[in-house]
Amino acid sequence: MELDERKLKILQAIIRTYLDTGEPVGSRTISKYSELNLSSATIRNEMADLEEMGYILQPHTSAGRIPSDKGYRLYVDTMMEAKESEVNSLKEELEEKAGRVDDVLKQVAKFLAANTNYATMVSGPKYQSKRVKFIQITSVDEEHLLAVIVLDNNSVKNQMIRVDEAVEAEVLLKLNFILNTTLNGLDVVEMNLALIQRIKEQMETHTQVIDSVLEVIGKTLLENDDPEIYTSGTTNILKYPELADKSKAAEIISAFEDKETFHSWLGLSDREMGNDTHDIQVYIGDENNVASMRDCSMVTATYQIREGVYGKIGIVGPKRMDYDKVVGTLNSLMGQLDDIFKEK
Amino acid sequence: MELDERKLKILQAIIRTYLDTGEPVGSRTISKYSELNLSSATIRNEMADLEEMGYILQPHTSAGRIPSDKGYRLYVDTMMEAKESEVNSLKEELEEKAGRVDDVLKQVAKFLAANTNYATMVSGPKYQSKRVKFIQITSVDEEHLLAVIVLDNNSVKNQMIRVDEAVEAEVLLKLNFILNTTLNGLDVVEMNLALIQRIKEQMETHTQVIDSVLEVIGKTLLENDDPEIYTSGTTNILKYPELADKSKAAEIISAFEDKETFHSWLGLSDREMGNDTHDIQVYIGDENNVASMRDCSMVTATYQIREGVYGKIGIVGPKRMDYDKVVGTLNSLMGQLDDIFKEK
DNA sequence: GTTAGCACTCATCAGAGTGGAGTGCTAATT
DNA sequence: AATTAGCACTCCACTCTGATGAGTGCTAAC
Repeated sequence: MELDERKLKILQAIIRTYLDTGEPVGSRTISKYSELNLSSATIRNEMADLEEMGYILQPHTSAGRIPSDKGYRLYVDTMMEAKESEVNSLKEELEEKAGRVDDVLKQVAKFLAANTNYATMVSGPKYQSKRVKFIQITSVDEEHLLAVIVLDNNSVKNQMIRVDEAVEAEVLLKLNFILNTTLNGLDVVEMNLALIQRIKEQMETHTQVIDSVLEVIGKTLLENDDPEIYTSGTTNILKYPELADKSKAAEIISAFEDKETFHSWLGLSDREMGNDTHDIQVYIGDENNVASMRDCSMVTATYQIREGVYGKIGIVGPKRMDYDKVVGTLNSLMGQLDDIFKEK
Repeated sequence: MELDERKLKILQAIIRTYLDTGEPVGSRTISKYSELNLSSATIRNEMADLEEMGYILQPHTSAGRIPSDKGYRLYVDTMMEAKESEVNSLKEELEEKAGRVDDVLKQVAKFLAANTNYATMVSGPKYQSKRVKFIQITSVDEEHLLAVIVLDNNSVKNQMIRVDEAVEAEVLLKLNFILNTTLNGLDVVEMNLALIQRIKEQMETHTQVIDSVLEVIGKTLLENDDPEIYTSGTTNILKYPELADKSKAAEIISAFEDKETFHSWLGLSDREMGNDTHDIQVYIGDENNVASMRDCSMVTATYQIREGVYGKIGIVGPKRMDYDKVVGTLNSLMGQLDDIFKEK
């Protein structure tokens, strides 16, 4: 059986109507759908075909049809018309409070949730490499040294080090010099025993201090810095009857609360990144690789703060989410985010 | 009318039973309650009195009674017997991953949620004063200075500063000396124009750099550092039918998501702190000053990391939460937390 | 003061009946 | 050959009903 133009039109009509109403749509409804002047009986025959082909389902005999995942997929791939929705207000809102990047992202999550009525998730930017650019050890008071480490992405880490007795200024000076010349440009895995031995030899004395210092450097570099994840509007899930079932809703909302769920998912996209578009993707039902979202759809987009520093935005809703609007909103938003980050 | 011993016993029996079952308890149930050998008719009379006094309510005629807020309050104040519950497993769990303080707190939130089946919230420690202990400006590369500021609570802040041209080492040396001598021990409000003018005069040149540096220092000190708030188990709310109503549940869960709700509430406790106990408090229904929690009870405790550095733990559940267990668990937990923080 | 007994109230549940939306099939129409 | 009208049928959703049972308040007896 072939998916001719008429079938496509009918399928589209079914999906559009279902997205609107959330209720199974019957043949008569479609028959009245202006464009195609067909009787309900004809539609019924076509619907039977569409069902056989797997694009639509019947919740039970004598009910209307609803789109299947396959149907949604076809819709998203070929029939969607992204609505150019306006997100002007966002920019204004942001300009005011535009503090640090994470403030912006928090706002974005909130804004999207409020505007779409779905649950949203925004990951903080993910930096890739972790090479040391600059290290400095300073004496803060008699008992504390402060280690400051700047990485090549200009992110800064610091850590207090407790010492038993004050360390003299010239020792620190020497230590700093050695650390910087030896470790500069290195990744944590490149800091091997040989290097460490060399540092110790050069310093001759104060091995205890050096030990703590090196330990701190290692720890700091290894420190997991999974990007922060900001969520908003998770309770919007409860607005959609097909998800509001207690156990389902709990599962989904928990996934948002326990943000680690998203880390695995964020990791995946590392390799597929690259094309310069904002890379908007739609995952329908089982296409989500997070099990608890099997009854949802998720639309994601990738934003870029600068070369090599990117993050993700995700919108989660029922399968019958308004894809056109969501994709439109994201599209428009991404443009604005680009502007905002360019200014910084 | 007086609240004699028998009435108290009956009230206690009603509340205990209701906490257990969650269903209105009738006179016959209480009559069978071993200790007091009274017929249901007698109980009924007493119940009528208790209702008149406002300790219990009838959801509708011909239903059993449920405790009123006033009843719960009486129970919590005078009849509760904190169960010494074991939270040994926590300590073990923590020892392993005992990384930074915030990791510990995150774990605590999770642990409590899992163990109590209520929603939990743990605020990060709140530092009180914000005096500068140490400032250092360093040159990272040609275009970037790095400002590191250590506060008197040993927390460290840092911020990159972009400059147009490299700043020479001796200038930085001088700047650091001046900044430290001038600003040391000061609060942000004490850094007035006169001081700033003095710094500028001493430096003579490089006013532009100084301007940015001072701006950064000011911003950094003012930066809101409302403590982080970790939540867990918010979806537990859905387990309690009296809260699982969609709009109620959404309100409560949103409050947890939008953590700012708790900030106002955390602030309040500033003044009432001080007694050396762990200060466990129970807020029932309308006693919560967060409106969205009017149908919940919340049990809070205060932990202390060290002198003057404390945070809060909150457990939110239905009014018929198991106060005995929750208070017991918190009590035991607080002891363990003390140990853990002492080690650090 | 306590209790047994009784009439009464009200929520909950199961079953029956109804209406409506929608289908699939067949026969008639174009 | 494709389309349509018509009809019997299915199934959900809703309402109404009566039965059940838990629980009460009151009265009169103990």
